[in-house]
Amino acid sequence: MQAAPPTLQSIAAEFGVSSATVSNALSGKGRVSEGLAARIRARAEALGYAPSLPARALRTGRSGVIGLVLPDLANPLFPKIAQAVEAAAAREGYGVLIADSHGEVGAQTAALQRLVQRGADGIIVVPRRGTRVLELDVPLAVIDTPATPGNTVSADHRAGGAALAAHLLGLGHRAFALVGESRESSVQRDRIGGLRAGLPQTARIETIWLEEAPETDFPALARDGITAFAATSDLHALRILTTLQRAGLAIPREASVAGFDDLAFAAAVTPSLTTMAQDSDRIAGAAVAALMARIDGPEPAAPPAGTTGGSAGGTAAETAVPMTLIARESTGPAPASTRSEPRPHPATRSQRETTP
Amino acid sequence: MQAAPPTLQSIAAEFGVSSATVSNALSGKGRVSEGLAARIRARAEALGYAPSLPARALRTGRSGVIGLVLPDLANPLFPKIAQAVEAAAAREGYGVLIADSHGEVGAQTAALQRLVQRGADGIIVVPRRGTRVLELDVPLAVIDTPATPGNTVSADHRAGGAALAAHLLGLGHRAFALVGESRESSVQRDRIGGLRAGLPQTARIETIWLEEAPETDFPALARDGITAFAATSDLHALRILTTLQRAGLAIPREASVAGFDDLAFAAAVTPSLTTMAQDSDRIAGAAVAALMARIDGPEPAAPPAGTTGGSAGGTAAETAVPMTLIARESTGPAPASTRSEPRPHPATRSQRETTP
DNA sequence: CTGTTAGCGCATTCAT
DNA sequence: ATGAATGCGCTAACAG
Repeated sequence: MQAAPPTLQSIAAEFGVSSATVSNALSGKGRVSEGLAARIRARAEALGYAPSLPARALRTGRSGVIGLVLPDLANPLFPKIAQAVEAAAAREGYGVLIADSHGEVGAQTAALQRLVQRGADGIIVVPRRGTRVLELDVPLAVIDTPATPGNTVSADHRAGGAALAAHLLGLGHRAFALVGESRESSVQRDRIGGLRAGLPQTARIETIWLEEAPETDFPALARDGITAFAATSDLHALRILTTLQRAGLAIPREASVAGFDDLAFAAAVTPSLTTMAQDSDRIAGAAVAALMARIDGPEPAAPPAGTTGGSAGGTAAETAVPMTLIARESTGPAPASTRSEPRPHPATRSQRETTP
Repeated sequence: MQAAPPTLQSIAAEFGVSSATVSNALSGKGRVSEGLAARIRARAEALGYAPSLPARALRTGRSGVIGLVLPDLANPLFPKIAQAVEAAAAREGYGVLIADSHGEVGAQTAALQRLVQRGADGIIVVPRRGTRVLELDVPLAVIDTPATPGNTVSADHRAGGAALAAHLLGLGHRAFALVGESRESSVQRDRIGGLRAGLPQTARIETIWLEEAPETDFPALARDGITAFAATSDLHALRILTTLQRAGLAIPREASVAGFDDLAFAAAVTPSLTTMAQDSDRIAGAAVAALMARIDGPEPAAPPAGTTGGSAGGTAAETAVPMTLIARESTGPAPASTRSEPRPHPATRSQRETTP
């Protein structure tokens, strides 16, 4: 039989005052005589009084909880986001309720509604591939890509792709395989798009969507002259890396491999994986900040006149957070001469002559 | 300006009755005339009425939320647990509030208290290495190892280790490196312990704790005659696998490598990683079930007389969930002859003769 | 200035 | 058998 936890009422009774007085004393809001206030605070402290958040929620209409909806909790990228969101939310005194949309739009909608019903003050959603989340009666922050309408904040996947391209280019590579999983994912499209944009017209570029070509023979590509492999996820980069390695290619001497997201294993493999990392902390921080602003602000539903839709919102938060290259061992200078030199690619040739 | 959501009161007003009547009609508890009840239900349905969970929480003292405390959200094992817990909880109509203890005991305690304050009806905690969680005024389920006092449910890490040992043994291996990160982790100790227990006295066994020997030279071990490497985590197994591979050893022809947990990348690498998987769904399900039982049950605080502490609890839930071997490509038959045959190990010799 | 009354939305008593 | 008070713990709007 555990003792009932102290409440404002129980403390008030001890002092022969009303619970409201105790509330005021503790919050410093309504004025209470300093002497009484001090004694009340001392007593509350001694009792280990902690306000009942559910009761406060009922009264104020604010639960102090935000929801986090993810497309797939099993996704290895999730930990970083979850951790960053949890930390940012905790810093603001908020709790985090998670929900898994299992990659389905229906489940995503259902999850959102469940969170709303639970009283979430705001929701952060990482939408399923290319899904647009419906408007809701609750502040929403969307983490997807800058290109997505309604996106609140996200990594600048496109610029990240371009930066990775530059890295590879600087290493002397001129023949690339760009590997993604699904075209449906706007994140992946942006990354591949950025990669392409960062590569010169003259470069040889093979784009591979694993969903469509799951049996791609990477060693064969390497033998065919591709020297740099860039995948939209470290998971695929790892697959490529180990596959090439097993086929007898030395990484990075004979081929370079790079991925995205700096997943947990990226630093653990040999050779360690070069990758473009997103600043999850900053993204989560911005998402939470945007939520806070929309929760506190009276939310002028109508965007300020004269703005053409788009990123018009209450608070103009930063939208695209730069990614940072983590250059490790899996990328290195392009092989001096393409060993077997098969089907010499014209573009590659001319490029090479201008780049000693 | 969004319309105020319907409440019991607002619906009651439409019918000129009291909110309690509507509550009864919808819940079917207190009796209401069937005709009225039906009309009320219809109206509620039409309005899309959803009870305010915060209000219900205040009234009933039950929030419909459970907490999930993890030692490190960034741990790659986390997604599986989180997903399984979320699914199991959702099935029971519960929400899941997450908290990261950052591997610190202080933070772990703080996280627990925050969750309690938020009104969590129960908490599932995966304790920090070897930490014992303090008793609390809220039902707790601990996922650690069967050996830990207070453990509610967990994978049978020891048996898992033994099973992995048997697998390797069956493949003809007689010289093993057992690789863990930290002795402080009871999970890791159990896995290593199970591994050792499953190996014959005659086998050669090197146990390596990476925390103490971070610079361990695995290829050197292989050259020294070790043919099987078993790590307590896929992350370390991956490190070993790629390191050996890079040093020119063919896996599994010249050495076998296995890990634990079937992390996301285990199937993606080449060769794919043999691993002992825990049944996260079952573990999470059991943890949630145990919580539900303790929440619903009046919780007889005193254990039934005549029981010597230990696993005595309200509901005797299943404690140790078997792990399952996922044999993939990274393990194979031991090399027929230890190539360099350095310092011929007597034990290994004699063993080998009895096992053609 | 100090402190109290009122009521958030619900479910559970209790009186008809 | 039906339905109307009551109060969970808190704070925002009031009265002393």
